[in-house]
Amino acid sequence: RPAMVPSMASLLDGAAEYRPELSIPLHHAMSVPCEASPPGMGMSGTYTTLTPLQPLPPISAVSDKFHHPHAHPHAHHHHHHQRLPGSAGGGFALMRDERGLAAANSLYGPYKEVPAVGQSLSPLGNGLGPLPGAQQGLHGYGPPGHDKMLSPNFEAHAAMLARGEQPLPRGLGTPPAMLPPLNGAHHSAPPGPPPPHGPALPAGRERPQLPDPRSVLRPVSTTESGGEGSPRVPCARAALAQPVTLAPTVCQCLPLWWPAGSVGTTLTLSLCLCHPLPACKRKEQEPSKERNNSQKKSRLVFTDLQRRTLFAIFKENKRPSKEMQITISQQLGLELNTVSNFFMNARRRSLEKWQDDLSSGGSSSAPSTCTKA
DNA sequence: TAACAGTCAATATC
DNA sequence: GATATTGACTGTTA
Repeated sequence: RPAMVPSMASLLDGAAEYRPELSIPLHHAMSVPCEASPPGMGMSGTYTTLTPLQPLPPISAVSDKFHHPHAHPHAHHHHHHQRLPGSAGGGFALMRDERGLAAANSLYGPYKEVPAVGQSLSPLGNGLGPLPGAQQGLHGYGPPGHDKMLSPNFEAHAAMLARGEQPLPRGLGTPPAMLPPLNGAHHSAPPGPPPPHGPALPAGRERPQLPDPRSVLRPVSTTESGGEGSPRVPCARAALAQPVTLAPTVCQCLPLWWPAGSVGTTLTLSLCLCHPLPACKRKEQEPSKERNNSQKKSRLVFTDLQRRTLFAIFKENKRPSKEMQITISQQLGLELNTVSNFFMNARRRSLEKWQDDLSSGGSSSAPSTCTKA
């Protein structure tokens, strides 16, 4: 799918842009700090080797991996609808936390506040600098605040992507923290019908010969001990000084099973075989109160990976098909409604930003990536 | 049924 | 504590 290449590259950069200091050109194997500090471990970091972009197995293969208990006997087999399978036993864990960035680089972020993205950024190398001392790794969430200034608006993203710029990583004042498994996003997601095993690949869509994902996607055990047959790589500990070969990223998977006709999407989803953490900052629900008063609902907070992924996809396709949304939801461990809501809100809010900007005499041209429906 | 606008409210930020 | 952000809900429309 040649036509996809450019957008893929863009997405790669684009996704990375959401967390400049995490920019990871997947075109080349390289190392990036991977912080994942299990509780009690204090600060730590790992340098994780990213694998170059490469074709991935068909979704069916991936799904199988996720869905088949046999693949990971020790994995809890979740039947939760739209959950990224393997949540317990074979889940992926994100390399770092990017919560701050999430907020910062929100699609809906201040349109005008487009501080020179690179101004206070340091080269990727810096990213490898002093390990985030920051204690934040512990909970997998970076320090609040600072990233805000990085917040490029949606159009800025597009512009940057168009230029093929690679956002420069900022200094590691902000400690990266391991992100939770994608599939653990919802703490309280209601069980749903059995998840579809991904959209059927349209006939005629050829797939390259691909390596067995299972040979690359090493499952992450939720337990410290790790399941047998699960060569988990402890990100925060032993791997501290030991490069870890990353599993293919989700982005690498996408193009292969992406529904035909959809815009190819490659995302900079750096998956790290780390310890899973709670997926999101969903507040612990207090059963006592919760049960009584017509449930105080807690709002889901996307993990940065989820957010970046969604944004990256959104950049390419404002209106993903149902099938694609389902696929996205499965891959991100989100509910279909959540994905749907995201795109709905994104469309609306990106447009609002645009309109606001125009009405306020904004000089920026209409965002190329934001098309009025 | 999907998309949308309006809105609420949890959460984050300052 | 005020404000901003943002995920999700509701009602309407095509």
